[in-house]
Amino acid sequence: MQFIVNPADGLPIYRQIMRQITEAIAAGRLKGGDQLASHRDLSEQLVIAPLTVKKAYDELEALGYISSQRGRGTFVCARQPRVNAVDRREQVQQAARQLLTQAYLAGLKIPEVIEILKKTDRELTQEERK
Amino acid sequence: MQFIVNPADGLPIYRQIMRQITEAIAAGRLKGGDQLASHRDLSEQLVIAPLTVKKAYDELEALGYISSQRGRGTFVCARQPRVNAVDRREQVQQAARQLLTQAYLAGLKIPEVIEILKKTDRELTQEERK
Amino acid sequence: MQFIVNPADGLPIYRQIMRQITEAIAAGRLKGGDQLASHRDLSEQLVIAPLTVKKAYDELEALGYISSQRGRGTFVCARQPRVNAVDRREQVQQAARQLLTQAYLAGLKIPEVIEILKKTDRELTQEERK
Amino acid sequence: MQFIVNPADGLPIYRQIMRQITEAIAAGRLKGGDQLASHRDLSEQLVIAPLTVKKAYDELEALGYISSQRGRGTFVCARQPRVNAVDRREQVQQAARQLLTQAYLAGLKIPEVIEILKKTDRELTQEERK
DNA sequence: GTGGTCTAGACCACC
DNA sequence: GTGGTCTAGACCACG
Repeated sequence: MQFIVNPADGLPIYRQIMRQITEAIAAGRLKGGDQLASHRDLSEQLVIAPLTVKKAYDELEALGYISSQRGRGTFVCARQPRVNAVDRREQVQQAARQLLTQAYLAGLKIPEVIEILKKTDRELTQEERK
Repeated sequence: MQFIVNPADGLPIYRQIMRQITEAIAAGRLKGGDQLASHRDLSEQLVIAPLTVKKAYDELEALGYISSQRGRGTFVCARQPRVNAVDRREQVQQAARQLLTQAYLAGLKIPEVIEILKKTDRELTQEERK
Repeated sequence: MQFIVNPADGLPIYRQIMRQITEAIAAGRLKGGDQLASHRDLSEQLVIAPLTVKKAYDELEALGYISSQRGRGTFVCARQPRVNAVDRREQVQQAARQLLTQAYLAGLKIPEVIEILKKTDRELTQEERK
Repeated sequence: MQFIVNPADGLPIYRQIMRQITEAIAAGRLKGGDQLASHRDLSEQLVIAPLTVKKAYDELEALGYISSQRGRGTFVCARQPRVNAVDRREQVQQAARQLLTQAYLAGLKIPEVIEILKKTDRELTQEERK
């Protein structure tokens, strides 16, 4: 799997990595049981400190998305974390609000936003898999 | 206008305030010329340090959303700032990606996401104005 | 609150700290809203690296026991984490099994174990509070 | 005797095996002279590397719980190791502290904890022997 | 090889 | 002052 990080992005590097992994899981490009690159390898690829990648992995593990096994590697969990359904819904709502705010500021109307959403969906789910 | 801040939210408090003001402007609940509460009043209302509100106002002023007028108060600008169209588009895209990620993880399909989006739009634009 | 760490204990230092904090919360010596020492101060007290204390705090935060607030400090959460009741029960069971195993190996009988338990309970809850 | 290992448990696999064997000895389900499965058989049964089982057996042998006899197999020792009484007591104390912490966090009071302890004791000592 | 822990610094953002 | 992030090493434990 390919990662891209941008140290000047505002969002901390470890969160950029977390985001890309959760997006890949959500879109089905990463499936339960898939092995991730070791945090050392990935840190070399991205030219950042190993601990930075490790922190991303650690947080994802605490959230239940992935599982590290000493001496073996790090893997995507088969069962995605059971989050309170209400919390989930709340997060979706908030993401919807943010999208709408950005869209309003860009002068877009609802039909255009829906078009962008569909197009983005196609991109996310059709990206080639490793 | 009502504000809600949550010190444990991860997002800095001053950014929570900025977000709520820009959301309100984007949704049309705040219009050019509307007066904002003074940063002292707002800080008392939210039980936070006055400097925190001031920082939010300062940043919004630097971005061109609002304007402070010595001795009179702080007002929403009539002409909202022109942001680079490409940047705007990029932010919309990113918000769309985040919404889709949250939606996938909640097990929602595109049609359901669109429903939520429409409903949220109605909520955002119909909220009563202060 | 006083902490003691032993680098040669086998248990990682950051887990020793986590254990002492959760014990204190469980026993009521730390209550919701109480402020913890800054990770820098505590690291000086214990003569260890600040990151080590920070890791303990980070994990406790991920578990929902404490909450860090930038610029203000770190505080015990008012509402303890809602863990699945079944998981809770399972953890208690496992702790009970471990205690019994240790007790068997020490040649103790159930009545003696219960005595130790009661005595330990008194120690945990009666330790003077800071 | 049945073993269960969980690679994602945090506790290293070889320690999980060690724990189950010492628990069985402590509870009387394994007695001096009983033969253990060969490390090869056990590794096949648990679908783990033979070296992992071997390490568990090696450590138990070093501690004096079991004894490997070239060409014959591995057996539980008749006389269990004499561990420093103070260390033993210390371990019992620590296990008691952990149990109480988990119990407090689960909202249990001492009488309930004692009930669970008694029930667990019956389960541990009454498990059928292979 | 893998992950797990720890150090001793640094700089930034926030209140 | 507080917490948040990052670096560039080190050594250990595990499979």
